[in-house]
Amino acid sequence: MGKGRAPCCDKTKVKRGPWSPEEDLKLIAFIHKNGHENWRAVPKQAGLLRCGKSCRLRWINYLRPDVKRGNFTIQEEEAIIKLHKDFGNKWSKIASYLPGRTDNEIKNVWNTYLKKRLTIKNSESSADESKMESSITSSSSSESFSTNEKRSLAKTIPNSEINEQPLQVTMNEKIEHDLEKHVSNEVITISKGLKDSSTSFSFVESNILNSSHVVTFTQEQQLCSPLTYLGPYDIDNNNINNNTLQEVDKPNHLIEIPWDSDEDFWKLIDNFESLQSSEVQLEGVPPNQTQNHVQDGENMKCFHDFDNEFGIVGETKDSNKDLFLPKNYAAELGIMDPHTFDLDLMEMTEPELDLRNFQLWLMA
DNA sequence: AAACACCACAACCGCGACTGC
DNA sequence: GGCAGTCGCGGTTGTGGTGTT
Repeated sequence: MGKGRAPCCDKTKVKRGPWSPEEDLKLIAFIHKNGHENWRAVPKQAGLLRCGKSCRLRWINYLRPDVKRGNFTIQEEEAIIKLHKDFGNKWSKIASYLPGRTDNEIKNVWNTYLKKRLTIKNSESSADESKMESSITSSSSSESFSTNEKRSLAKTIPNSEINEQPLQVTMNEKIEHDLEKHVSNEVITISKGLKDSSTSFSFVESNILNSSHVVTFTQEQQLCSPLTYLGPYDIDNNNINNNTLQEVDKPNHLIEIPWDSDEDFWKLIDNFESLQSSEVQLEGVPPNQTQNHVQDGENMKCFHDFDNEFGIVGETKDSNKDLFLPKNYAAELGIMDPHTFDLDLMEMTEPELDLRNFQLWLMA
């Protein structure tokens, strides 16, 4: 009696909640050096006051170099809908078809709006049917959603749907405006792809929208799109049409960066490690502002080195490169500096694309 | 401007699966 | 086969951000 499952760790002795940039760096540095054969041992050996599970989750969902960040593309969303239809809530399975996306991320996207999108679409379909039958012209189905829900739905309704059924959703002006912006963005994306159709990749989807449409990608888009991993693992378009997806020699890691692919990068990691070695400061609020400023300065230098290493295009306008760090991170440190920049606005040159993911933990 | 409501997403939790002894 | 340790998955929660009233 009283013999429940043993907890994975002593919860009174581990830090919980959001990860700090320092913790992230420690974890990255440790895994770089030692790998992660034993997650339970990782936090202890890395000097982290975290549960091994937490480390694993952080690594897999956020710090891994091959994790793709940013908004899901229409194609990804549609792929998720399609895959969910096939596999149900098998998020890891679905994630395996979307290189760079994690099961957690996909699950979140599904729960936040894809599910609603399907619901509204289904209710619209049934509403349309009943309209046809009884010509009742009361409220549209979208009115059962809150304003915020409408907002989020408007944000995510693909232009193909809008084009097909432009009058089905009653929206206020704001939503219409959002929608227009969204649509125009998509048009740009797609038309850009059409320019270079010789090397385009087609994603044909027929079941979800009840009509086929082809979206093409430029080479650059192919590099970025998780659906365009071109190798032994790909989505079989024929099978998509047949409502089945085939898994072909799925690799463990996609677009994986070899640990030793960039010595300079890892030197920086090591530098950070040594920089950290004299202090362990994990418990949230900085205890000593003076020391912190020194530490922040060093960290900033370190981050700046990272930025350079990652090849961000668009050098700081200020000669003081130590002030060159992501806006979000600056905000986190409480630094209001006019020379900080928003990584979202930075352009990456093609060769650096696969390093992009490393930047993102700086934005955590 | 403040309070409230809601969304998005990171992180946590518990359980089943897997593996080695 | 049984057990313990670990991993991985899916459901759920917590929280910061943002829009609305």
